[in-house]
Amino acid sequence: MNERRPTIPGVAARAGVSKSLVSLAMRGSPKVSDASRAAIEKAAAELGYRPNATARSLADSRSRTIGVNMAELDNPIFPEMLGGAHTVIRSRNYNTMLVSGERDPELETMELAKLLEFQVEGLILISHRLPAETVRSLADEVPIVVLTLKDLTGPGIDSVVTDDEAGTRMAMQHLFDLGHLDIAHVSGGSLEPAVVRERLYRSEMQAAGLESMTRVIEGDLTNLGGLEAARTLLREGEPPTAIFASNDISALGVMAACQEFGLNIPSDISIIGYDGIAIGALRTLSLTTIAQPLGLMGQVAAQRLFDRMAGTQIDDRSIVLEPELLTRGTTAPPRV
Amino acid sequence: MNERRPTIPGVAARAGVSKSLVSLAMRGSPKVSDASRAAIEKAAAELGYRPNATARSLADSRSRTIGVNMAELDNPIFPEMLGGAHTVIRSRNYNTMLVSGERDPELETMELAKLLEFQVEGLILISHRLPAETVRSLADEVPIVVLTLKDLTGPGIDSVVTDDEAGTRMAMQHLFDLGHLDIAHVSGGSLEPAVVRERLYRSEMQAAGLESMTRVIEGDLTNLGGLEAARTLLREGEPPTAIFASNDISALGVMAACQEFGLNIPSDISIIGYDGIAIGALRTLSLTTIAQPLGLMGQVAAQRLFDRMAGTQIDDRSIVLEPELLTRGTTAPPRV
DNA sequence: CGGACTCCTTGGAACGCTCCAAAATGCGCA
DNA sequence: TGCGCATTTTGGAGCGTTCCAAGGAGTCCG
Repeated sequence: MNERRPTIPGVAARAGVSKSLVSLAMRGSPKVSDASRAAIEKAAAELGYRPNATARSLADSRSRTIGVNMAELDNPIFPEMLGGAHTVIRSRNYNTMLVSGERDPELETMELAKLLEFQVEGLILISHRLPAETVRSLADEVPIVVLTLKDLTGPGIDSVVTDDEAGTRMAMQHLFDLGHLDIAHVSGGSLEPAVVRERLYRSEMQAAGLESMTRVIEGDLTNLGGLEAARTLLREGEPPTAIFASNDISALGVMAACQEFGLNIPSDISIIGYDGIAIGALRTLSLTTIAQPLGLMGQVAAQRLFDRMAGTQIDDRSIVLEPELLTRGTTAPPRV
Repeated sequence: MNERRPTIPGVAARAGVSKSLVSLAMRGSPKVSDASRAAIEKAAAELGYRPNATARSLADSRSRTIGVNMAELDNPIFPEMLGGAHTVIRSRNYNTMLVSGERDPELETMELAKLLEFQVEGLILISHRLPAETVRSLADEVPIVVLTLKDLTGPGIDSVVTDDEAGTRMAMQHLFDLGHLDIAHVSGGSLEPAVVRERLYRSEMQAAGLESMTRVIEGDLTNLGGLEAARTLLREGEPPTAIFASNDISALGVMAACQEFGLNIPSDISIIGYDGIAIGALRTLSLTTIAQPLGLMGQVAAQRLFDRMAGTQIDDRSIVLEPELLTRGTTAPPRV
């Protein structure tokens, strides 16, 4: 297709200057005379010169690239966080190299290794499950920021999370405020964020003196998982007046199950999710939820990473953002 | 943080062989004796050697990287296609470099340029709008596959699309089969796929002798656009018995508007979308739609790109996949 | 008119790897 | 023992940049 691409020596020859000067000019150094600069720009344009970022990376050992790992595509929180991170990365004139381990820890490890081979200057990991040992072992080669997992710590690892305890309390408080007592929880199994939410659901119920009404049905943070869990729950007999689902995507499954059982939302049953995914706002769904500032989390993660890379010796830190209650259409006072 | 990373000469010294041999061994060449290989692997492991992909790219002028441009995050079709492409790219042992122009053609052009500087070996463009001139001018530096835009052609540019004409016919036929006559269309403005769909809506109406009932309200392929368009339509007076929306995400807006106006879906009004986004399948929404095989499109695009890169001189081609009607819960016969 | 500056410009050495032609080694067999 | 051949191994050049120490060309001033 294409011959050999023009290079700096080529431009230099054409402009009648040295390669060093062309290099300087290309980087916009102020110490190139106007005359030379003009000649160089002209020559470059005529040749269709395009700098070779690979060679540059090698020469100055800076790849200007951030590696991002994004786990699963079936929960929109991940792309939303990616979007936030991506924006910041771009604005710093860095590039984003994207990998995905597709839930397989071994594959994940390999993919992360590939990122390091590409000399990424930092790593942002967006996932609910990660091979902890791998991550820790990479951390002394390159700074790492982990999103949503507070427990994955280690030297050189920062994390950005939201305050799940506070968020869960807000969810429960919202339901209590509406007058709900019989509140069930569709959990998310053993994944970190889900565990916290379940624990707080339990303690809030207890604190409200509702220990006896505590009901947890295990889900898995997926839509189908939520659907199945809610079906199980509703088959059992008397439905609760409200369900707190561990995340939005499963809350949508819960909604579907309720509809299947002829329950009207929110007049027969209230549902509250967690995450604040964009589609929850669709008027058709109008899901009440505890919103995490997903895009912002991505941004903060990227910013933190650049701070690290800037070199100032900083402590490992877990940055905690505040969740927010979005009262929409799926919650209401219980039927009296 | 880290000292200087170990390099091939380092490993060579430690293993007591030449750097060339280490290079061979690292690439698994068969012509390295077992003894040497063992020594080298041992030395590499002890040093924690990690190959430098940047240097390798420069040396053999193959970046093993595909550039992907993804426009917007607010329509899930894009991430879904990305997922498909990504899978194939990874399975070929290539990497994915992701950029986004955020709807700004100028920015987009710059981002694409950056990809080329990184010596990507191919480009996959996922967007409904692209700076056509830029794309064409890049096409002689690197093979390009464009997703969803058939009109963006040029030497070196392939495209992967679905047969929108057939798809639209299927949508209309489905509504006709159910007995609908009064069918309105929420269009998608001037973006390419939308234009085709609108044109076929019109011609199908005409072919069915329903020219007089043809009603097009302009949307913009967004959720809000669909919502507004449907509101306008419903304010006008007698609602149609069915609405064909130019894409799913706007169809969801249309659904919301219908609910606002107290119309029951599908008993009062049927709604059909286009795209087949994953969330449309959520039981809560259950949107009838014409599905494009989104993930597959991404895969096919990537495969096509690799075919191109393999060098065999191939003609530019527009690969057309078939859409499929997914009959779900938002369409039913009109009220009599 | 010479030196001290400032401003531009330059060649050569790196960056860490692959590629290549050629050298070393080992082996079988006459 | 020596030759030819296959198998391993090797040093050097090159990929396209950047970095650096040092070299020219003006310019200003005493």
